[in-house]
Formats: sequence, C-alpha cells, structure tokens
Amino acid sequence: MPKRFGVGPPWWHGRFRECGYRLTTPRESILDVLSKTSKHLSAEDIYLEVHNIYPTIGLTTIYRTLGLLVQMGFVSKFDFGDGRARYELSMGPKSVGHHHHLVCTSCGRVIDYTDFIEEEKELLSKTEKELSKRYNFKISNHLIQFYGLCERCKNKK
Amino acid sequence: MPKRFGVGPPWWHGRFRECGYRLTTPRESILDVLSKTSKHLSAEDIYLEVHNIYPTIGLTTIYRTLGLLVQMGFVSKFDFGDGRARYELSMGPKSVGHHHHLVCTSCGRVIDYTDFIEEEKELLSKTEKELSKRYNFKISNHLIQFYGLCERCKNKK
DNA sequence: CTCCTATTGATAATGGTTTTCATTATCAAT
DNA sequence: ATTGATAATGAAAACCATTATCAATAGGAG
Repeated sequence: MPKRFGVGPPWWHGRFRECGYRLTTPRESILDVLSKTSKHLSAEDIYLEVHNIYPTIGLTTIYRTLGLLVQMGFVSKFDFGDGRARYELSMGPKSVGHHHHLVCTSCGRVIDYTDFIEEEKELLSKTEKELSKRYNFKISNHLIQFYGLCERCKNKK
Repeated sequence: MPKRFGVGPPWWHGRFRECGYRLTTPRESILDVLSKTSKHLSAEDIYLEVHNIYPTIGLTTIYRTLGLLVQMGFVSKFDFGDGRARYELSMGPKSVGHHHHLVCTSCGRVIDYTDFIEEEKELLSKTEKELSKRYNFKISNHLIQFYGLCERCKNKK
C-alpha cells in the first residue's frame, strides 16, 4: 500500500538529496505554499505567501528556487501573456495533475482543464512519437493553451 | 484565377483602411521584412532589418506596429522562454501557414512543423468545440509547443 | 493647399527577473 | 560537539525587454 499523503516526510525530501541539492527552510516554505494551492501563482504571489510563514525570505530566493524546481521537473512555468511568469506544482497531492489551459484574452482569466477528450491523450503521445522520429527530437514536455473569451467577457460585448 | 503574389498592391493594403488605420511607410517596411522571412524574429531583429531600408525607424514604432498587427490578426506573437517575444506573419506568401513549434530547451532552437498527423487537425477542432461548450468559452486561437532536446543537443550529452 | 488628427521617434520610465557579493547555513569528516 | 568546505541566502544594484510621454511630423479628406 502506498504511503498516504500527509504522513511522513513530504514526497520531495529524497529527490532533493538525489540531485545534490540541500533541502532548506526557505525551499521547504516555497514548496509548502505551492503544494497548498491549485492557483497559478506569480513569483511575487509566492513571495507574499511565503513571507507569512518565513518573514525573512528574499524575492531573490523565490526566483532561484523556482528555477531549481522547474529544472528538477517539480514545477511548471507558464506564460499567460501578462508579463509575469506563473508557476504550478506539476506533481503532488493538491496538484490536479497534467492539464491544459484556457486563457481569456480579455480579462486574463485562466481555466484549467484536465478532463481531456478520450482521444486527446492518445493522439498526443502518437504525435510526440511521430515528431520525435521525424525531427530527431527528444520530446520531454508539451504546452497546450487555447485562447479566447471567457463567459463573462463574451457576454460583455 | 486568384491574383498572383508579387504583382499589384500587397494583400494587406485594404485591410488597414478597413480597420481605420493608415498604411504608412514605417508600417509597410515592417510588413515587408516580416513577409520576406520565415524566421522567428524578435522586436529588435525586426528593428535591425527595417533599419536597413528605413533608417529613421524607431524601436517604439516597431513595438507599436507589432501590437497593431497582432491585434489585427496579421501577426502571431510567441514566447519561447528566452525573455523576448517572437513575431511571425500568420498569413501571406512566405508564411508557412498555421504551424506548431518544437522548442529545444538546451540551445533554444525552434523547429516549425506544418505536416500535422492526419488526425491532428480534426481532433483539435473537435477539442475546441467540446471545450467551448463545456466552459462557455469562445475559442479563437490555440498554442501548441513541444519541448525537448534537438538532434545536436541530444547527442552532445 | 490646409487643417485636423493619427503616427512617429527620442527619451525616460517601468517592472519583472538576474547578478553580485558579503554573510549565513548545511552537512560530512573529524 | 567542532570544524571546514561548500552551498544557499538576501539586500542591493544591474539588466533589459517593453511601455509611456510628448513634441514634432506626415497622411488624407475636404
């Protein structure tokens, strides 16, 4: 039986050591905030949140740690076109798992969707396989976003 | 028989007037550069190119015009994660037409691919339709990018 | 040709992200 | 527990793509 979430050390403890990095208080605080939300937080959002539980944190450390987490594959970095990057835990309990985004070009609202159409996943892996072969490319990730007007903005016109 | 490209006024002349904008020399120069390449140019790339044929151009005008062209749907704006936006003509002779990107996370190289798998287009429109209905979202565009290691970088390891 | 207005471009400002560097914390070996 | 090598931190400054400001200029309807 797999270990339940919420008991024992968080799942990421081991991975840090494996990669040769130290799991420090600032880093844990950042992971803590990320794991307790399913929102799309900016670096400053995270800074403000972490600041509550670890007041001496610096914005620099936020950026550095996020870079590390992205590199380790724990965190995904997104650009929704508003000039600041957004970060989401890409694995873990509160995470919705892999998902794509609907971005409203008018108000900037972002909707996650995980309920893929049946064939969507299947086609995606097929496409990745095909592209890998054709372009001799080792594909490790993909980004899919749809742009348009959300319910509110659509009716506003 | 459709008008051949290269003769008569460029295809975009009319569209400007329709939208209530003036077609000025700086704007034409920018469109000229964009229509003669299939690369992913940054604002500064475009600035340097246009500067050759219209030396008094200002970087400000580049940004303003690109914003206009994006808004009019002539140009697509992309973010490949290197901190600067890239622009491509989304219609016209030299344009490869709608395409997706393979982005190398190591060297930043970008490969366009237009030769979609047969089912890809079909599924995409099906997905858009489904999402529009489910989230009451008017989808007008999408972005699909695959990340990984290009041939060169893959072998370098 | 003239006037009104959109457009331009030099400059300064903005703001998210990175760099720098002196200080501090971590962990393995003692 | 103590030490020492090294990684990590954070305040401040630097960076740099993009935007705002504003006086000067150009387009085009009349």
